[in-house]
Amino acid sequence: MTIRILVADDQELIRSALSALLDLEEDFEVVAAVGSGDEVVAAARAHRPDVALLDIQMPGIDGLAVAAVLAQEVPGCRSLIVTTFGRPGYLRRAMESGASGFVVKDAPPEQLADAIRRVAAGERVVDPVLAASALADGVSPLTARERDVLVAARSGATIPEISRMLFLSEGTVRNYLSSAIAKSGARNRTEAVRTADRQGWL
Amino acid sequence: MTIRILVADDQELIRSALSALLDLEEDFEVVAAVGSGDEVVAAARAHRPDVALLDIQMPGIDGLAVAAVLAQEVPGCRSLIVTTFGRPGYLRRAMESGASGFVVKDAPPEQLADAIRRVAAGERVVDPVLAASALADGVSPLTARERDVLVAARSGATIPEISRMLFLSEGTVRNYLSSAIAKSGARNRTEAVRTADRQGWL
DNA sequence: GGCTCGAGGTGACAAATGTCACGAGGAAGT
DNA sequence: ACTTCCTCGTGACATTTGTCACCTCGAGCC
Repeated sequence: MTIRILVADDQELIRSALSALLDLEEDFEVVAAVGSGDEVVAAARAHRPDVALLDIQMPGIDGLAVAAVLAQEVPGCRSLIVTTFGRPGYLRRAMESGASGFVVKDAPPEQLADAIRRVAAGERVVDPVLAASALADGVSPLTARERDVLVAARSGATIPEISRMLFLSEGTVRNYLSSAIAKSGARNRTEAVRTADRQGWL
Repeated sequence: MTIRILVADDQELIRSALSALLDLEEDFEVVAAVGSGDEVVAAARAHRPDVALLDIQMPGIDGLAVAAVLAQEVPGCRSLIVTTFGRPGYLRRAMESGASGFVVKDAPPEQLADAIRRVAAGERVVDPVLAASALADGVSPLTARERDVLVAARSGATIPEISRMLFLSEGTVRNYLSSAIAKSGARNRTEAVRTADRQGWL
């Protein structure tokens, strides 16, 4: 019995290449390939895939959010996150969003095929190394506001700009930034953004 | 007559997928696939490909540097840069390094196939949109030192740290940073790093 | 009711950052 | 020889950050 697959990735070349790779397997059939998060649900309804391969960074809705929607709306279709960055926070959020698996793009192709078959069979598949660090690092220590401020700071905005963006007083922004810096163990704004980003906290 | 291809990309899944995609074409044959810049030259010597697909971001030597070496050492093999980021500075450096073509990863697969055939035939292939912005934005306005300082600042280093890394006085670092900020039209360090990075100046 | 914690705020202060003016050399072009 | 440009430096200065103490208010918990 063949496994029906949907591929979602914003880079067309990668999307096509991934489809070509998967089509080499006898028991796989790529039934749809889309380039943005918004198209996934409609395509899943139309083509009824067993497994949806979702990239995280996509225009429109990101892969993690898509997984959540898919779990609700198209219960027959399980989600497998396939991403470049093996960030602990991503893995955690993926599993909380109702995804069934998580594979990084530098894994060997057999591992992807294996993950697809296991996800299709109802198993949950995660990279053991990643799972360990996700458990070790724990959840993001940042509060919602601290996160907001860091996200705003990521683009190089100054405190007055951030305060206008979030409708907060400048003092409050400074306080949130200060505690975010402390919590991420950084020594300034830039470093805090970097480490939080790497952990998948943003 | 078949075109012999070498694929270099650090992500194994992408490497394999790309190989699978290219092998679908009758006139293509993927003769080697490597995951780091250092392996490319040896593999090219061993397998004598007509075209080398090179990603820019790779462990070891990056794709742009590999193209330069390849042009010298393995003249029969032309380089085609295949990258995620269509940064004007990358395109410029690629062509100056002796690469024969430049394709972004969100191009359709036919465009890659077309580019490979034309590069193999001795043509030079560039994305016209990218070429336009590369010409419009011109070369990086940064001097070597300004660039160094921005690169060091990218990781969130403070001025004392940067000065130690580059063996410069703190005042000098501040001056370079200041002029780099001015030249990139930014309003602080973080913004300068962002825009310079996006232009491919770092 | 008391406790904790997050959201939001103020004010003060030290440290880091960004700007400017102004030097001295050295390489490279004309 | 002259000019231009980059490198590297100093010192002064205003602005921006980051830190801290301390405040209110509301939600949630025991």
